[in-house]
Amino acid sequence: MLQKPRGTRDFLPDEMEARRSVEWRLREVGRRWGYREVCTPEFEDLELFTMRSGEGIVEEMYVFEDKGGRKLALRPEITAAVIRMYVNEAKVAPKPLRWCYFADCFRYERPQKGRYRQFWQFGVELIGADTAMADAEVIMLAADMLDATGVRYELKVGHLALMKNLLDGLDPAAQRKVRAHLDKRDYDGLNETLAAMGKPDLARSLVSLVECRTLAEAFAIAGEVPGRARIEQTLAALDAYGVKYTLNFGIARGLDYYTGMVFEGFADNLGAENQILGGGTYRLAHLFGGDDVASCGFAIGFDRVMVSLGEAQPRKDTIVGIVCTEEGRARALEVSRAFRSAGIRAEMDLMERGLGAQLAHASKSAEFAVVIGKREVEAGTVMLKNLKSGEQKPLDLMAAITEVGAHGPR
RNA sequence: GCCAGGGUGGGGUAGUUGGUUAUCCUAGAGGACUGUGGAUCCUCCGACCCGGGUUCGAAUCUCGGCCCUGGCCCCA
Repeated sequence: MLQKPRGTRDFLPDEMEARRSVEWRLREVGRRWGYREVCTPEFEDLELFTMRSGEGIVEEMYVFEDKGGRKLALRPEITAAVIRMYVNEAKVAPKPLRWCYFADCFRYERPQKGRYRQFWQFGVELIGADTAMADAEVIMLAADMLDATGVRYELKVGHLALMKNLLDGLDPAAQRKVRAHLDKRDYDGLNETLAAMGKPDLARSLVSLVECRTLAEAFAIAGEVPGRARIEQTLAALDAYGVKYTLNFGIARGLDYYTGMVFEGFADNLGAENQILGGGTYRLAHLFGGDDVASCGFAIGFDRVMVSLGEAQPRKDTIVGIVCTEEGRARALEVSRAFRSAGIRAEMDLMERGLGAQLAHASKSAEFAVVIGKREVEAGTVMLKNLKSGEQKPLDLMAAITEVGAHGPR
């Protein structure tokens, strides 16, 4: 039997309904903040992604050549494409731009819990605002969105300026190595590396910085940094809005293009792959031929959120089974149209079953049956049967629709 | 790329000192029951991941591959 490609998934209706429900909650939060949805191509020039993330990522991407010999890649993330789109289409739009997106991405990696080769991200990008309030808005929005999904999570907020200040004396390669140690909390490795570089004191400062949880301590360790006022304003805004977060100056986000504020969200109940959100302020537009505009954004790992939420009961529609005899079929079609026009899910028999079998089938999923046979056609009524209680009564069509409508979703 | 465990009808399973027609539950279809369902009974449908090897004979032993689950590495 043909199998689906490794790391991909099929979604049956129950799961799709659960996913769509969460997806729309995220969109709705975005809408309330003024973030409008955009969409970019599923594949792009390979160069778009290597420019952002380096040649190394080619190994982790689905790369292919089209019939014109163009080197293309399925998008491994969305931010680069959105900024490319901004440069191509919206450079002169009034700032700030508030955009969001929900899209699938592809990475050629070993699948594990919460990690798939096709996965979905819900993200936002705030383009053209370079202020403390812009930084704060994106973090507040991130918290609102995670709250809306219902996941239990921890939000960590940091800023790259402090660590950069401490690492100032090291060359870029050494900085990268040190950050890797810190990211993994590999303090033994850190001590070793820095001792070899002749800077054992630096290791102690870095560890205290990563471990400290207040701004005052952090500045005491890292010294004065130019953006101090902005950091303080940003955090004050978060506090005023009631965002629950912890400070963490160890967040490195593994990237060189982040410029200031960075933040990450972690689900409480996931295993090794528990990061469900990541973002920060960055500058990318100049790479794609635009102005050096400041941006800030984040992406939510939608699939991990769904794993974290677990098997939630999807809200089910009220279903009406339209049950009819041969003589009642024409009338049943009219009746089913009337129910559907009223927004109610109505299903008719397609199996040429008898009345009893139709009812048996309806009772497996539906709350109501509407029975239409010769008698109902002649009387101009419908027989509305409540399949849970077994009660039934003849009603005129409008009364039946009203009664079912009043029942509401299960 | 690495490590561990696993793969039997759509879902869940029994069966492995190699031996006839592969067990049971559930789901699905039909019937007992042609104007009223859920119970019960009966019938039907439907599986040994793929390939090589050992053997008279492989779901069972063996090798390779694929896939799944969790972890490592990586994580834009």
